[in-house]
Formats: sequence, structure tokens, C-alpha cells
Amino acid sequence: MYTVKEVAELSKVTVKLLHHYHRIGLLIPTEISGAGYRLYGTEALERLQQILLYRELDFTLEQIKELLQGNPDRSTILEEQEKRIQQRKQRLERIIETLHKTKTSRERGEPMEDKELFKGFEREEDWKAALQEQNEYLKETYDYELLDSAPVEPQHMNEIALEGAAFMTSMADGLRTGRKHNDVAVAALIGRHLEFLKEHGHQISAEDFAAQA
Amino acid sequence: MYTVKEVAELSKVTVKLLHHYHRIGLLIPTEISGAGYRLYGTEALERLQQILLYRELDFTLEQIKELLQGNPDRSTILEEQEKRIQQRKQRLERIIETLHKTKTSRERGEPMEDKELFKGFEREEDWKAALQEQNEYLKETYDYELLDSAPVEPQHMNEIALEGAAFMTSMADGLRTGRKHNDVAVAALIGRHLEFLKEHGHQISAEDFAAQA
DNA sequence: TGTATTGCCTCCCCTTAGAGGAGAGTCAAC
DNA sequence: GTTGACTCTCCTCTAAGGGGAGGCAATACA
Repeated sequence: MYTVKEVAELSKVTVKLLHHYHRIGLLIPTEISGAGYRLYGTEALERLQQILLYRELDFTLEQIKELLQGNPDRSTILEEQEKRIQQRKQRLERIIETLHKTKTSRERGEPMEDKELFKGFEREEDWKAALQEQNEYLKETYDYELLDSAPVEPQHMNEIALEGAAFMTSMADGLRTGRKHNDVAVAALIGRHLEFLKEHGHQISAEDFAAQA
Repeated sequence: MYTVKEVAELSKVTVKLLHHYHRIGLLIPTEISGAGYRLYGTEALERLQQILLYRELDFTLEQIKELLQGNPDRSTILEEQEKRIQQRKQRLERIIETLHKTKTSRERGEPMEDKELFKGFEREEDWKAALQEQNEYLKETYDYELLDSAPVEPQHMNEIALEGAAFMTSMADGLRTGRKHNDVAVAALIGRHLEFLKEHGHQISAEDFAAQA
């Protein structure tokens, strides 16, 4: 059992926030001591983690409350949350792209089109639609190419293509920003990539991958 | 010159927000028409872009105002903004990491340490410090690890590293500029890459390479 | 030329997600 | 038994807008 201050330190939030979440019924302490002190157990901490994740995704506290009460299946929630965070990351990537364009066009003295200035600032719904479009485009070109090789399920291939693209962009980004080869983020990235390949039947040893890389 | 609605559509914000930014003196229209209509020119749009970027980085509007008035050098601002966005992206990556850990430890039924639950939720300053630490740690372990594997000639490794880097950058560049997978330049690039690998004793068939790619 | 629609304005109040602080009780340690 | 750190409730304050009313302005079209 943790007190407010302990929870606050553990989760890097303020005590005020815990009060607030209690008051609005979003995170009720596991137990209240005789003196009225809030005491939180592990399951409350887990709930707090969920809350903070959802908050990171710009859900309102009201929405978070619903999400957490309607759906008791934590794994599904986690899946969803990851998808949304990935989307958000991609949005940031797109903003970075726009930033780059702005910088280079400015160096060259070429003016940018006004509407170009705002790519990446779409609301997430628009953004989702745009992704959808691109996915379809990929599927098409991808299917076309595939006629020469083995037939595949589009669903499956799509997944692979997306993973690959994500991997490449992330790596390229790392190179561009001078992130070191031994950075933890890079290692994690590669780890996931290899795991993904393995899962999809293209096993490759870390050594071979390293040699090629 | 654009009216509020036009600017709103261009930049995907609401008219209300433009009113608001005008009222607090953050974004003053280039001109006010006889009837009191707000009219925005390109330089106002550029300022709006800056504002939205800073907002994305969680600066308060007050801070943004200062940043934009104190420093007239747009390029420096852009540089800074990109750094911060990159940092933010890395923070998201770390959160994703934590999410993954939570998921797998949950699948295996192993409980997670309470404090582990909150990695990635640090405020950005803490977060920067943590990254620094980890980098150093990795550098150490990396050197350490290398002792166990085969000794290599730096000359040779260098060559390979250079080829690899060149290949990656070229590919990344291609992706970024939307060059198609079946572009002749890409094919040539891949051809050279495969040949290089072969020469250096890491033969890989075109099929395997394609599968992995 | 009139009329309808759409767009714009100001003004005022509402909301969300907390932060700040006052005043008072509680706990642990020396 | 006192002190210092911690906790509680209650109240007010803030930032960043959103909603809507009431009233001009501009455009479209018949």
C-alpha cells in the first residue's frame, strides 16, 4: 500500500492530481485509512498506468473513465493503446517532415505554398483516413508485384509492408538525428524487427542481420 | 489575404482559436477590414505554423509569445523545434516499450514491478537525463560485449560500415522522396548492395533479401 | 433590385484539468 | 512530548479554448 506521496513519486504525477482523480471518481484509492489517508495498492497503480496512457492519447478523463469501466479486458485495452500511440508517433514524424521541408525550402529561398505549411496538423480522424488511403495504395502496388512470386493474403502482406516501412523510417530518422548505433531505442527497434521477421517466417540470426547491416 | 474561415481550413484549427489568439495578442491579423474582418497574409500564416509547432511541444501560449518575439531568427527556431519533437517522439517510443513489457509480462503471468509500470512517463527533463545515462551504460556494455566476439580489423569494418550507411541513406532518401520500389535507381542500388555483401562473404539470395525487405 | 444564405463580429458564460494555498489533523522519530 | 514532514478538506484561480446569442456584412441568385 502506498500513500499519495509515494504514488506521486512512483508515477511522476502530483499529489494534487491524485486528489483530483479521486474526487471525480476516476481513481479511487484501494483503501482509506482511519485518519482519511488515501492508500493505493498495486491494482490501483495499474489503473493509474492505464489512465496516464489514455491521457497521453488525449482522451478526456470522462472518456477514460468509460473506457476503463466498460471494458474489463486489460489486454485489449493495451493493444488499442499501442495502436493509438503508434499513430501519434507517425503524426509527429509527419510534422518533422514538414519542418524539414520548411527549413530546406527556406534555405534555398524558395517560398512554400501556404497549405504546405500545415501538413501534419490534421486532426487525428483526417489523419487516419490519409493512412487508410496509403495503405490501399501499398496493397495495390504490392499485389501487382507479387504476381511473379508466391500468392499471398493481402491482409498478411499489408502487415509486413507496414512493419517494414515503420522500421525503415525509424532507422532513417535515427541516422538523420545522429542517434548512435548502440542507443537503446535502436536496439529495441532492431529487436522488434527481428522478432517480427521471425514470426512471419523469415528467420534471421542476429549475427547475419548484423553482418548485413 | 485569407479570412478566418480560410485560415481555419488551411491550418485545421477552429475560427474560435483564431479569435482567441487575436484577443490574447498571440496572432494579430495582418489587416483588419473596414467592417472589422480579420485578414491574414502569408507572414501571419508562417507565424501560425510556428505557434502550432510550439503548441505541439506543450509550450504555453505565453511562452510561445515570448519565444516568437524575442528571437527573430526563424531557422534557429526551426532547429530547436525539431530537436524537441524528436525528443517527444522518443518519449513515445519509450512508452510503447513499457506497453510491450506490460503486455508480455502479463501474458506470462509474471507480475511487473510497480515502478516499472511508469517508465516513459517522466517529465521531459528527467527523461533527458535518463537517456544520457542509458547511453553511457550502453557504451560500456557495448565495448564489453565486443571482447567476447571475434577481433576485427578496423579498416575492413570501416569499409563495410560505410557501404551500409550509404545504402541505408540512399534508400531512406528514396523512401522519403517517394521514389518507387521499382525505380531503376533503386534496383541498381540494391544490386550493388547485394554484390557488395557477396564480396564480403555474406552471400544472400535476391529472394531472401526481398522477403526480409 | 430585393432577398436569402452564409460568414463575420462582439460579448458573455461554460468547461476541463488541474495548481495554489489556507487551516487543521496525523504520523514517526528523536 | 515536541517537531517536521505528511495528510486532509475547502475554496479559489488559471489556461485554452468551446458554445451560443444577437447583430452587421458580403455574396448569390432570381
